[in-house]
Amino acid sequence: MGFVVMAFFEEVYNVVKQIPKGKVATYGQIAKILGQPRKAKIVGWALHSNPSEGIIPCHRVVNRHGELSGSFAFGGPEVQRKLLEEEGILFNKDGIINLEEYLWNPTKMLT
DNA sequence: TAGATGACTAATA
DNA sequence: CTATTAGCCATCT
Repeated sequence: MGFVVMAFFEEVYNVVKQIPKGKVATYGQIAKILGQPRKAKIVGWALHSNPSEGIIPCHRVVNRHGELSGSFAFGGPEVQRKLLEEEGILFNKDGIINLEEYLWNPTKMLT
């Protein structure tokens, strides 16, 4: 594990923690914010490897379809869905989030 | 060291 | 709409 990678992971956590309630973000979006849109997959791994137990709202991170990735590693899909619904995010009959409504518009914040 | 894997995305059929 | 291919890159075996 390189320190650089750890830094990237921390950046991911930092961004994810800033996702406002009632909004969601995508892996590619987070990667893009970090200036490395090619690492969308690595973003997923950051959450998979180090969920920081409750500190990071990983349930607000979904794939580009606005859908839960299907294999996430905390609680279970029902838990994630419930958490999102509790934040005001609703799913369609396919279990997909309407990104037009709930996608987080990242307000350029301090670095 | 090399090959397979994956909480991704995009393009193509 | 789904299925397949490919690019991507850190991690695992």
